[in-house]
Amino acid sequence: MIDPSQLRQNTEAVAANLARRGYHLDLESFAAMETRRKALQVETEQLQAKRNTQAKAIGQAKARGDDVTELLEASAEIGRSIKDKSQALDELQHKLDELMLNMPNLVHEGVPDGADEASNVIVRQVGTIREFDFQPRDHVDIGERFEGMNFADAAKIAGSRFVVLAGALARLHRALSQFMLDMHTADHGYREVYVPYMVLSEAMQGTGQLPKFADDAFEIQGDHQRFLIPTAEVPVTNLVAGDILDAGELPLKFVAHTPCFRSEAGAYGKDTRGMIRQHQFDKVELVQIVRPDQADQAFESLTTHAEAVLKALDLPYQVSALCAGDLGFSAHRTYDLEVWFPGQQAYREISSCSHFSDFQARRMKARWRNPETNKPQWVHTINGSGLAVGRALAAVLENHQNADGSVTIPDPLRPYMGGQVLISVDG
RNA sequence: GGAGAGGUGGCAGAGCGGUUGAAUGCACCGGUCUUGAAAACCGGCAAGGGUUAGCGCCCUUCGAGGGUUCGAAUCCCUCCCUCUCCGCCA
Repeated sequence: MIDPSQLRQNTEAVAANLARRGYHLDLESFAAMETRRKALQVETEQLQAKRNTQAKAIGQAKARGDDVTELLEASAEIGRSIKDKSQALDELQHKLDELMLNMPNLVHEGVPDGADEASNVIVRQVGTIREFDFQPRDHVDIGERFEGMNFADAAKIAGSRFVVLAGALARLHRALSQFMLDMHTADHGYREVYVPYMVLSEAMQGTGQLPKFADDAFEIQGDHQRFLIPTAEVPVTNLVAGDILDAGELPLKFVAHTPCFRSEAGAYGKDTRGMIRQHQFDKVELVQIVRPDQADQAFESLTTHAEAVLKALDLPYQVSALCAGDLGFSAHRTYDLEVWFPGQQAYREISSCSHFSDFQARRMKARWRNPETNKPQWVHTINGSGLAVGRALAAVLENHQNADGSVTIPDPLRPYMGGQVLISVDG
């Protein structure tokens, strides 16, 4: 949620900012609602004040033993007026809340202009794209030759967009997530957390997946409204929901390895081959809860933490700054990390690192106490994948494949593979 | 699943239906004292919203949502959560 008072006071500036990302704010209808809200609120509160003083007077009169029948009647009348007014106010407030909850975050000033991904700006490219002296296969071909990647079995038991991994590939998948967790906890100072894989709608609303994107998530049947997490961002960021944190506790840095579930509604026909776009995938997620004045720097450093994984695995990648029109709903600014897939001859997203400013904090009511003012202020939240495990597996297979069909296991993963150096058809 | 207890400010913990937004303690902030620190003492200190140039004034909030009442932290109903005991169990 963006700052409501900023929206009221600088409506035009806010509208102009949101227009950068393609969101149209109807200034006139907003102004009309606001004027009416203000009037209703003032009237309601005046009535409430009247009722309160009356009630107090009745109490005092009764204590003296005076007759209070007249006072009682007058109060009852006020009570009825309050009911009418506050009902009207509630309805209007509800509409305004809905508007606010469906309004995306403001765009950071450093974000490039543009309507869609075509305008994203490549910030840097790291690593060298390998020259193959043979025709590189894509990860599906490689995986199926090992009999370690099976989409047909997955479809049989779960439908399309799932995968079954087996043998060395299943282990490599596990090795990747273990390696990432160990790196982020040992080298980058994150605290590992294990979290629920399903969450209440409040949590989804806190990070911005609801109310707008209900179709993207899987909802659980049951007496509670729960959702399978589309990313660990939801449970992990919401760890601080409702809290007022001490300045000394910040920054909080969490890392979690979880499965993620996405319905991929509207993605029919996109990336139907392979492990790139699945209903279920594993991800190691980095989350930071920081002071506002440290957010920009934390965002940069979190991005480098995700990049460190790609470097360690010797995977060529590029960092792309998303343009205003390509930003996610909650994001203030975002870097995508895109890894090179030789099988596709293309860079594909493997991590998305975002700075949410106080947008999620407002929704979650997550604050910290600023020692300078001694007042609670909204925290800033930042997160990024470090990395998507399934895509990382695919990238390793494609980038480190050999002419004979085998795959060389990157050095840092070998300890997690029992020392194994090569995955080949023979085992 | 059965039985009981409870959810109050950053934390702990009081609170006869009527100056209780809430005692007290801790924490925190300011001050006195001290070479400095600690201790002691004095003072301040909930959040959100409205209104105001500002001082201030007003409204809402005591797990959530309903209800009773002129008036609810306090009474009633529903739900959620926590704790203890028993049962069951990965």
